[in-house]
Amino acid sequence: MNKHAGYRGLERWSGGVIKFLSTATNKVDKKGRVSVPALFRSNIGPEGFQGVIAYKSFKHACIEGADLSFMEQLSERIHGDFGFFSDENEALATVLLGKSVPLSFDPEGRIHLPKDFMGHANIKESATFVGLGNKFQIWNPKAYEGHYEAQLEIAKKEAKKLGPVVRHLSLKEKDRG
Amino acid sequence: MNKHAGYRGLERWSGGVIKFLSTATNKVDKKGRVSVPALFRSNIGPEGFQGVIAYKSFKHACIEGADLSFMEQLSERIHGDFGFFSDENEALATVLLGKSVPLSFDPEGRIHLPKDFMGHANIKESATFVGLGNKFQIWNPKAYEGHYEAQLEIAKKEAKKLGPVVRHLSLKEKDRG
DNA sequence: TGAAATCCCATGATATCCCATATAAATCCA
DNA sequence: TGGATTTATATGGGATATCATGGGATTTCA
Repeated sequence: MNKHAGYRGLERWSGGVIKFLSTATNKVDKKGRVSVPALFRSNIGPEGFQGVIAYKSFKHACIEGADLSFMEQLSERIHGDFGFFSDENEALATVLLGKSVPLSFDPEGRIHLPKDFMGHANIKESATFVGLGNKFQIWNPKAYEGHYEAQLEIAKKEAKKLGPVVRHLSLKEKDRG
Repeated sequence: MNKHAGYRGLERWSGGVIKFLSTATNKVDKKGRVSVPALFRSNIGPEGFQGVIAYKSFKHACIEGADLSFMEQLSERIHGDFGFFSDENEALATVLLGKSVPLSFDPEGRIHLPKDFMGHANIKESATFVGLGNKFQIWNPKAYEGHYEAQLEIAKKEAKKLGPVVRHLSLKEKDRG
């Protein structure tokens, strides 16, 4: 791909909060490198950090990622809501910032996954990227299948509680793509 | 590493509030030297003091460190026209400024830990660096494990008070370590 | 002048760069 | 319109650079 990984070729298609959309599975090579889908890279502008901030999900066996601005928002929020030296401030920073790692793009748009991250998500030779709007997840492809099914069941139940607009999305029917 | 320790090789990846991110454990040699993670050094620019400002934590058995701008910020808040700080914070900041020590990088990007600092943090043959945004901590690796668990419990409680941005990180529940 | 701090060089592991290529997608153009 | 050409993406691998580390030599300074 282009030298300026992350902002050439594909246009930035969203200026808003939705930066990461769609699902894609890419190979992880022997060196631990994996291409970040071009669609994801396209919404990380040329200004600022060329890469993503990642951390091990607190809830699932997957890696989560976001762009730097997301983490900056988070950081400002933490520092703003609590005192400079408060216990709460420190605890949140320890858990959220201490466990996050910046992963920069190589010239081809790949990132290098730390070994412990791969272990946490049980990622071996390939990885599934799932866009969730302002963040995304990286899964073992097989594990993601099961996760998706579970999420779908939850979504179906929730959809019933909501109005016709959401029901119209036909979550009850097969909607796999 | 390069002669200009702290600003070559790695790009400065954040111009914002997040200077210190992620966790890393490095060895402390017989001379009391330890490498500051390259990631931390990368956000301490080539201008100004090439090193970190450190002090013994008042709360924990660890060393805390930051860059010069952080200490300047503290100083401004104490002596500036604006009453940013509470009385408690002002007292704390004043003491910190008095007790702080500049630790400069050697050509390889290491700092030399003063003996009393190592004693305070019970650091022997290795040290864990934890990035907290605008400052970082240096721990005995084993002691840090326990500390982290305690911080996680606090963070879970506090995350509820914050907005969706933080809640989205799903700190409240977890079905995995 | 001796202990401690710093410089300087060496090294292995690893991360990153740089180039090559297969495939798919988009574009051109006769 | 349909085949040829270009463009972009994802991928692989050799070459290179960086990082963390160790230790001898030199400097600092109390």
